[in-house]
Parts: sequence; C-alpha cells; structure tokens
Amino acid sequence: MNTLAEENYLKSIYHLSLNAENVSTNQLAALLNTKASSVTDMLKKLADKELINYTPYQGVTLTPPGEKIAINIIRKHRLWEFFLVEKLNFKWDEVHEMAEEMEHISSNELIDRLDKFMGYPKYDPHGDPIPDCDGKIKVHDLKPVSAIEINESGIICGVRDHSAGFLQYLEKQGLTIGKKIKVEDIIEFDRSMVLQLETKTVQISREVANNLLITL
Amino acid sequence: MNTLAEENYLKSIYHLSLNAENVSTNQLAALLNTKASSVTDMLKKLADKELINYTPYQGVTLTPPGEKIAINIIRKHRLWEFFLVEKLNFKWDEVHEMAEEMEHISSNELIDRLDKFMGYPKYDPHGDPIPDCDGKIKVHDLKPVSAIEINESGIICGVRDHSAGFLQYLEKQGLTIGKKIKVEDIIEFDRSMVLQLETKTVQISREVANNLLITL
DNA sequence: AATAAAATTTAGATTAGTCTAAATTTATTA
DNA sequence: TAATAAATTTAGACTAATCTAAATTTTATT
Ligand SMILES: [Mn+2]
Ligand SMILES: [Mn+2]
Ligand SMILES: [Mn+2]
Ligand SMILES: [Mn+2]
Repeated sequence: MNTLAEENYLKSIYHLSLNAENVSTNQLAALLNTKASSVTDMLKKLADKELINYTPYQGVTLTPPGEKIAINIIRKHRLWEFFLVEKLNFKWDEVHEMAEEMEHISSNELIDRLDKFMGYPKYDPHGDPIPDCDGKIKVHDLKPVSAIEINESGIICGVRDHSAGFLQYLEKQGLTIGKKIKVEDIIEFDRSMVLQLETKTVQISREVANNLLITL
Repeated sequence: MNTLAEENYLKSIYHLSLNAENVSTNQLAALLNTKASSVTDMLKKLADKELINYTPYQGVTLTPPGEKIAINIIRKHRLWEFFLVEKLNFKWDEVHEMAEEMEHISSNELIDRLDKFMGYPKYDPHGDPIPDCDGKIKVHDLKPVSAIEINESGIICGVRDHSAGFLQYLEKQGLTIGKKIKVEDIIEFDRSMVLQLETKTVQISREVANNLLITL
C-alpha cells in the first residue's frame, strides 16, 4: 500500500496540523530529522497520490484519504503503547520507540482484535485519545498546569512533551495520569509552581508546568 | 542493525539449511520470490558482514552470528503467531503473513516479555518449536504420516506445508495439532491412507500424508 | 520599494534492493 | 572427454529515499 516513509510523513503532517493550518517543509524536516530537500521530494510523491494538498512554497494539508491513513497509524501506535504498558508491564517512558515500529504492521483486522482484547481503551499511556476503528478521535481539550491560578485544581490527563526524560521526571514526582493536583503557590521570581498532591507537595518549573496537561 | 531484507535472507538460509548442507542461490531465489542475480548481490553483502560463509558457485552456510540472528527472527515469528492464535483468536491458517511483518520488530526485551506473558510456550500454532531467549531450539524429529504402516498410530505434531489452503483443509478434516490418529488402511491404487480419529474416519491422499507430521 | 534574510525547491549524487540480459562456471550426458 | 544444459555471477539499469550545494521564491526589514 504505502511505504513506511510515506506513513511517517502523513502521521507527522497530521500532528503538525493540530497547531497550524498549513504544515511547512521545515516543520516536517525538523520533526522527521531529515533535510528540507528530502521533504520536498516526498511531498511531491504524496501529492501525486492525492494524499496531501501541496502548493509549492505554501506548505501542505492532508486530503481526506491522507488524513484517514494518518489517523489509522496513530490508532495503531496508541493501541500498541497501551498493550505494552497494560499487558507487558512496560513503563510509560519505555514504549514510544517500540510503537514507532509496531504502528506499521499493516493488518487492520489485527489491530481491531487487539483493541477488543484490551477492552477498547479510550486513552493511551500518555493520556492521548485512541481513534476508534472508524477513525473517530475524541479531541478533549486540555490546558497546561501553567494556565491555572493559585487554589485552582485539576486532574492530570496528558503531556505535551513525550520524551522519556520528561516522563521519568514526572513519574519520580508522582505526577502521573489521573492524579489530582491543586496549585498551592506560584513563586514570583521564576513563576515556578507549588503543587499539592494527595500525599505530598511538589514544586515544578514553569517549563514543566507548560508541558503537563490537565482537565478542571 | 540489519535491514529487513537481510533478516529475511538469513531466515531463509536457516530454513533451507535444515535439508541441505549448503544452500544454493536458486533455492533462495525460489523461497524469497526473487531473482538469482538479486540473491548473489545480497550474499556478497552478508558475506562482507561475516554472517554467512560464501564461496561463489558453491552456495552458503550461516556463520554462528548469522545463525543467531536467524534463530532470533524465527523466535519472534513463532511467538507472535502464538500470540495471534491464543490471545487474539486467529485461526492457524491466518497468522503467517502477519507474523512475517511482526518478526522484524527489533526489541528483544519486548519479545522476552511477550514470551513471559504467554507462559513460555514451547510450540507455535503449527507445531514448530519456539527457540528460547538464548537461541536454544528443540529439534524433535517428526515423521510424515506416509511413513507409517497399517495399524500403527501417532499424534499430529506438525506440518511440512504451511500454506493457508493446506491448513484449512486439515482443519476441516479434524486433523489438527495434538489429535491422535491410527492408520486403518492404505489403498493399493494410489496409496492414499484411511485414518481413524477419535470420532471419525478420514481418507487422505499420499500428498497430504507426506505433509502431515506425527510422533509415535 | 529595494535589499537582506529565511524558507523552499532544484540539480546532481549516493545507497539499498531489485531487475533483465549477457557472460561465466559447474554439472550432466552422450 | 567434448558438447550441452543448468546454475550462477557480472554488467548495466531502475526506484525509493536520502543527502549537499546551488538556485529560486517568499518574507521581513530598512
Ligand atoms: Mn508514542
Ligand atoms: Mn503515546
Ligand atoms: Mn509462519
Ligand atoms: Mn508457524
């Protein structure tokens, strides 16, 4: 069907589209760790296949078929991550690279049965929503901890940075998915935040607060 | 590490090595659905990497490192097949193509945890032995049903032909792994065999008898 | 609006894996 | 053992995906 490289480009375009109408060549090059000239070549190929709308110098958007493929890859990625954490007991910071490979296993029948086997989970280990088998994906909008005030509280539901280092840091602080937090104080000097958890209090930098997502 | 194509060549060389000391270019071309000239190119590359012993015109054998890689791929293939049948309820004739993709997922930690998750199975859904995490593989030698005489009996433990068509045929006849059979008669004319099962009697061609493996 | 800077595309190469057709080596057989 | 057939390798070409360096287009700044 589509090559591994094509799938990765479509997925990246999808992710970048969430923050900008048109996705630029350089954005893709940065995300895919490749060169802008390589991106241009691939964009032409994807445009030929009518998976993206491409106007030279103007960036790209996904066509409906392109978006469908992208969402299907993301569905596979997140279901495999869920499997690795829930069934094989990996930690949430260990699964991303494996899922990057597993998301390209082609069978949809396989992924639908895996979905059933796990009880149709709604969120992956990082709080990201898992698209259903029809490609519907819940867009529950979260806000960063940094956006709330003193004495406001919320429940941790996601992260903006998915790097292993950041996830390990959160784990160590007890800041994991589902935990309830309350802003106890905001330090004037560097706007770092003091958070009250169930059993303890932790202080996090503004940088961390920007990358930790909650619902109210 | 190694590319997907390299892994497939090593695996094929391993399988063919079970029936012949040296594996020939044409044997590989047939098994891999490719051309002899493509095989020659790849054999040179694998020889450069010291994964095979290659003498032009004389065929190849695996080196110890090459064999280790091959067995690891086979381990992954068979564990994923077991997973697909035992956990996701696929039939034994449906899993091979999916496992052909899954065997290339690189993480060994993943496969070791999968192994544990499933209780360290010894055989895959087709009766083939699953190598352990150290690469040890049980070579229990089976004989084809065609090799036994009238009134002798055995237990079905494997197949020589892994094609979906053959497996579906066996399934329909009730000739599945673990079933006990007894040779009731051998027809003179075409040497087809009448087999007694638990609850019924089936007649199979010589061709089928050659591809169905048992222990006594 | 002209110029400088940034972003993007084009041109030309490279590598992995494959192919067809031709050449070479090995095996068979008369 | 010489001719013939079969197996294998070599030569030259192609596609996918990538790269560097140069050219072009767009955007920002005087
Ligand atoms: Mn991930
Ligand atoms: Mn995730
Ligand atoms: Mn198989
Ligand atoms: Mn099998």
